[in-house]
Amino acid sequence: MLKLSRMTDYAVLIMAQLAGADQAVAGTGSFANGGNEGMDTASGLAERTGLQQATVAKLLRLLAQGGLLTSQRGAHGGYMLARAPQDITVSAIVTAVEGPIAITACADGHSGEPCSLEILCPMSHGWNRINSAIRTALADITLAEMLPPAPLPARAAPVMAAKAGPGKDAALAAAG
Amino acid sequence: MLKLSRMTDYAVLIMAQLAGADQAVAGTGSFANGGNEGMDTASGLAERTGLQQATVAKLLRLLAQGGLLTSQRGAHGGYMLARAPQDITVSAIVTAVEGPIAITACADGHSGEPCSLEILCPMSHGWNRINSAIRTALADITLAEMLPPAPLPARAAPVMAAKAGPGKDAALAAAG
DNA sequence: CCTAAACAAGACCAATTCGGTACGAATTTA
DNA sequence: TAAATTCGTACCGAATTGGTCTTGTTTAGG
Repeated sequence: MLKLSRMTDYAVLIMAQLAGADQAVAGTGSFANGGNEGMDTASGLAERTGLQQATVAKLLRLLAQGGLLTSQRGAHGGYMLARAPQDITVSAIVTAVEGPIAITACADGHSGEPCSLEILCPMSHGWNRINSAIRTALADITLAEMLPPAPLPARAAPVMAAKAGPGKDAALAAAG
Repeated sequence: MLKLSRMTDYAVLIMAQLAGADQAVAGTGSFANGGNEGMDTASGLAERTGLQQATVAKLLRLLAQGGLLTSQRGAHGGYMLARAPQDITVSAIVTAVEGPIAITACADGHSGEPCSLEILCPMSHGWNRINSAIRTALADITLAEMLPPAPLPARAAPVMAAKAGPGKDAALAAAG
C-alpha cells in the first residue's frame, strides 16, 4: 500500500507526453489539430499513450482544474501545459488528481469534524512530521526531472481497461 | 489520497499502547495475565484502545510476523515489543501491516513481472527517487518519537465499526 | 445559420479492495 | 483434562476506485 492511485500514474504520463510533444514540436510538426502549436487534444493524447480516450479526457480536465494545464474549447481546441515542465512539481500533479496530500486522516488540521477517531489524535504530531516530509519529497521533483532522456515512444502497448470484452483481461493481468 | 489504511493507524496506536504499558509497568503492575511482565493480551489491548478484539488480534499477528513483537502462545501468553521503542521505526510498522512501501506499481525493481504497465516504465527512475525519499521519512521517525509526552488514556471513546447496528437490510441488496 | 470538433460536467456501473467477523486448530499452563 | 491464548484462514458487506456514458457548452468554418 501507501501507493497512489493508477490515475496519478496516468496523469504523470500524460503530462510527460504533453511536455515531450512540446519539446519535439520543431521536429515532428504533426498534431491532431490544425496548426495550434503546443495544443494537444484528448484523442491525440489517448492515441499516443495507449490509454482510453474517456479516461484521458477526465484526467485532462482534472489537471486543467488544478491549474497545470490551460484548455481551449471548441474546434481546434485542446490542452497545453500552463507552465514549463521544470515549474510543475509532482506534488502539484498528485494534488490535482488525488486531492490534498495527507497520509493519515487525523493530520493536517482537522477540517470541521474533530477527528475520525479521537484516540488517534495523540499521535498526530508525529504523523504531521511525516506528512510534511512526504510533501517535501513530492514537491522537490519536477515534471522535467521525470522526463526520460529519450523521447517517449509514439505509441506503447495498448492499455485498455482490464475488464470488458471477449478477450478476457489479458492486458494487465497477463503482465506477469 | 496517498493515505495509508486505517489499519496502520490502529497498528501504531497499539504499538504505542504496548510501549506505554511497558514504561508504566513499575507504576501500575496490573496486567491481564498473571505475572508475565510486559506481556499484553489481545483482549487487554482491545480494552485499552477501544478497538474491536478481533481487529486487534489480527493486527498483533501481523506485527508479530513482521518481527516487531514477540508472541507467547498458550495460557498466560500474549505479546510484547521485540525491541525498544526507539529501535522501532514507523517504516517497519507500515511495512508489517501494509506490505512493502512503494508509491507506484512500477518502481523498486519489478520483482518478476516486467511491469503492470510498460508505458509507465520510462517514469520509474523519477518515482524511485520519490520512493526512497518517502521511505527515508518513514524510517527516520521511531515509535518512541510517536509517543505523546502524557501517557495514553486508559480507555478512550469506544471505537466500533461505523456501521450503526443491526437494523440495516435490503437497501443495497441489488448489488449481488 | 448550421454543423462539426472539441472541452465541461456529472451521473452511473462494475470491479476491486478494505475493514471487520467468525470459526476452527494449535499451543501452553495449571 | 480444561482453560487461556495465539495462529490461520475463510468469508461477508461496504466503501472506494477505475472506467464509461450522456448531455451540455463553446468555438471554427462553410
